[in-house]
Amino acid sequence: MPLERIVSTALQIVDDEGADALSMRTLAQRLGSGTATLYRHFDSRTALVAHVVDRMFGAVDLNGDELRAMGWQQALRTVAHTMFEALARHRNAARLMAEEIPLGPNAMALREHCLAALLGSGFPPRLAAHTFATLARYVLGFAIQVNGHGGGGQRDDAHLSAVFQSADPVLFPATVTVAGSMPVPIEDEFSFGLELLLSGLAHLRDDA
Amino acid sequence: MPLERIVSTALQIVDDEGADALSMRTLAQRLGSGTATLYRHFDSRTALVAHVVDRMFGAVDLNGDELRAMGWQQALRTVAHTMFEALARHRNAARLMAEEIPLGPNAMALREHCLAALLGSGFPPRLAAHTFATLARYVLGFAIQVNGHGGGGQRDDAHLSAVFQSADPVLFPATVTVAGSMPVPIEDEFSFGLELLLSGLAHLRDDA
DNA sequence: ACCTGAACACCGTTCAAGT
DNA sequence: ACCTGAACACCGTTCAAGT
Repeated sequence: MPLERIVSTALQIVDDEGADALSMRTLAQRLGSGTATLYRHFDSRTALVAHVVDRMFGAVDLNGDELRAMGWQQALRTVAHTMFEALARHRNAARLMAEEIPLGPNAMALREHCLAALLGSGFPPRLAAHTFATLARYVLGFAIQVNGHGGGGQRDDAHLSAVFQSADPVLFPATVTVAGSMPVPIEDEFSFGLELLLSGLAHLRDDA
Repeated sequence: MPLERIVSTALQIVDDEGADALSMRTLAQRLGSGTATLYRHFDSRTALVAHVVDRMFGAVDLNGDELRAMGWQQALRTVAHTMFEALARHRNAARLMAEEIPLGPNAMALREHCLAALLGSGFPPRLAAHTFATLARYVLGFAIQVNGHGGGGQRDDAHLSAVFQSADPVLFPATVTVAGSMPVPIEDEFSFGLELLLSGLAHLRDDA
């Protein structure tokens, strides 16, 4: 039983049926095996999940040299958007990352490429570390909160907008005023904040 | 059995023993009752969790008038830090928010005060909505990823730093270079990104 | 050596039966 | 009306027993 087959089957279950549907029993059954067999490949469910998470990062294949060539600002933009897309493509799986800082081989490679681009553009190590940490957590924080359509998650945006629109105008005048613009589509929200971060970084470097 | 007692007991369990320790059985037992009784007050575990989440937002008591008086930049800084502290105080509970946009009364009040301050400073409704959405998700994204010390979560920072320091210098030269600055303490990371966002917003308004 | 059925100690949720 | 024990259909994990 190849380890790779276990991991990709697990990711498929999460994609198709939601994060909660991934149980050791379901997975074993889909593989035509028993739960105990899985424990011969992974110490625990947590270890299995870590592999599934890193598999998602595998879809992010950024060329280190190209990244260095495009300048730090465009490099960060590219990394952020590519990461976000990779994680959003597996919306159900994203929340599996909530617990641990990803340390799998693919996550390590991504971090390396990004840090190299920053150092190459003259960022001091400390600033590079802060910048990557903030960017990564920004992307992960967004991806985690993207609600899958699978399990009984959040009501859809139309319903949510109605909730804000129908709030008591005496208690919530400002909320009602902006209700037409809420909720902000997650992609817009993501890009808006990302550009703010990049603009802030640019001015920070101009001042230095 | 007052509903308030159920919610505060539930939050206490999460604080003390981690999010996973909150089961309907454990909660019922702690209350000297049965699980079926809980279902007479809440439709499901999810509904209970929503109340626990809003209870955390209850600790964020910001005066709307004071907020409006301090200008949008300081107002956003205050809201973000106060929210972050309230959520970090219940690190184990923060991840309970991952699924849904908080809509409880305390969360609604917080949103209203913040939006009112932005509109009062001349933000157009759309920009106000985008700004609040981005800020809120930024804070929640951070708070969710703060790893509790309870359940068997991430290794501590010292161990994590050692992992980066001992990475292969041929494969990961940039990572090893900045290893001394990683991992970035979460509070520093939070403030760093928050100031970038505020700086970006300030320049966006200067241009307009 | 590698695999697995069956068990252990848990879950969320429901419902008939009690007061 | 309000509460609850016991059950149902699940979990993650382990281990003695099979091949």
